[in-house]
Amino acid sequence: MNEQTRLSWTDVRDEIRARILSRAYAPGDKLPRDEDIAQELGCARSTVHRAMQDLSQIGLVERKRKGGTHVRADPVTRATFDIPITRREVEQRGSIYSCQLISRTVEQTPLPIMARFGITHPAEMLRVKALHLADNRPYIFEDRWIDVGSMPEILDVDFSLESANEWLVHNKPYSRLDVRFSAMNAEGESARYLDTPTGSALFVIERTTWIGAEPITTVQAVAAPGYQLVAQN
Amino acid sequence: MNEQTRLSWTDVRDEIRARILSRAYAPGDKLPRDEDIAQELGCARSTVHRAMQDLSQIGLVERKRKGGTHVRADPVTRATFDIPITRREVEQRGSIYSCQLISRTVEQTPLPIMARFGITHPAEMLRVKALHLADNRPYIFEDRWIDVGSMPEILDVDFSLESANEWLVHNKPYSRLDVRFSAMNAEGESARYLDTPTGSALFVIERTTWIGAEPITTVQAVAAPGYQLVAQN
DNA sequence: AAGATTAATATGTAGATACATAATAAAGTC
DNA sequence: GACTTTATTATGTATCTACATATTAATCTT
Repeated sequence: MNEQTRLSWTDVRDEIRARILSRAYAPGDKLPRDEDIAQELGCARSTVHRAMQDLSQIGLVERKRKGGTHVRADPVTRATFDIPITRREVEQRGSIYSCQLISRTVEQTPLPIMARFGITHPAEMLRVKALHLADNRPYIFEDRWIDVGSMPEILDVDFSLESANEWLVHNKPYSRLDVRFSAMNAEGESARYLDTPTGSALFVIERTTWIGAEPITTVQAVAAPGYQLVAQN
Repeated sequence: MNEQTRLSWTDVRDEIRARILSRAYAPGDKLPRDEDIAQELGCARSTVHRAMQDLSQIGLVERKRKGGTHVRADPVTRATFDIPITRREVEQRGSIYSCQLISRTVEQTPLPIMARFGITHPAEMLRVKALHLADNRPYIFEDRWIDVGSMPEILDVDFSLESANEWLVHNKPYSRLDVRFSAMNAEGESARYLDTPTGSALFVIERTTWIGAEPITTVQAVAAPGYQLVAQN
């Protein structure tokens, strides 16, 4: 192992991060100029700059032109979650995936759905309810609304072959995304399809996508009891 | 607005992203070499490289030396969540923050807590239960374990002045973090302190931190009914 | 002194060059 | 043909240069 190699920007990032963590640079402190850090560590300014960009994205420091770099005063815990296609999620747990189409209707969007999309006038949308299973046990129940105006093809898709989840991911990209997590008590459909007593606490993922300002789809995915979402890193 | 300016790496990133979204580059496809893209767009390879690094971090593409760049075949929804100090979270909602210390004991870690930390032998840790309030209404109930071995100072801190949450964030950094979300039914303490009927569905945030391999703290934060976590972006 | 103008400064960016590294393909060996 | 060795190639990285841009500090006006 040759220690005498040059510093990469990730090395610099880790060094600065270590200093922040050890309070060598405390919250609120102003860091030296990129150039001075570069000189101290024996690398180029661009290397320090790249490191700082990363630290800034992570949320550890804040940078301002001329103002310099500061350690964020009130650190936030920033966690990243990957929400894969349900099929993949199930398969990665080593289970066998299957999916049941429950219903498929064309309905006028009610107010709560309009609110999710941020639209002011109701629209005719395709509503698809489906149950994802892992090893034939209920895993996630999803209630989805799909805008048909922008993709009439959707009406011809056979969701018993490919779930709406998958079809959309593979065929319809989005440019804007809203994700939110919450908890709700099992009741009615969710209890019935997830095969759990009314009142069980269920984890809910709500996802809405647009292309530009145009609605694509919104889903409420309710997971069976015991579901846990773990952050990356 | 001068259109004749040079392309920045964010421009390139957005252009490539747009192509992926529009299926010009479809999932699984191999993208042209950085250099070819650079030539096509009229910029330097380093600019394309920087753009690609970002797309790779976002999870849209995968890169391999010599292998080239591919659009991720099974796109994941990647969402980033900021979990601020509870005080800040409450204040940003425009509410008045307060905090009640419920209990403070030194206990031997039970198995589930050892599992969270990944330690094999029990340790004496400080256990602090507290209730965060927004406008004097229960907001989050937290049950926290703090390793005293690595920070004996903690025993002298008056948690009625500053919550353990805040003290740790300001005084004890971490190098490794585990965050997970789930749902649970209110029962016993959580129901009592959050002033909600037994059985209500509650959103749970579990956070564990280490410095290197050394445990720092683990918290189970249970939010009052209606709590919702919204992704950044 | 208040306001407007100008200079100074730290970060942001693009580009060129040179080399490092990993993965693949091609060529050579037995 | 199976294995090893050797090119080839696309991304990864560092550095230098030159300039852009935002913001603060200094200076000049009235």
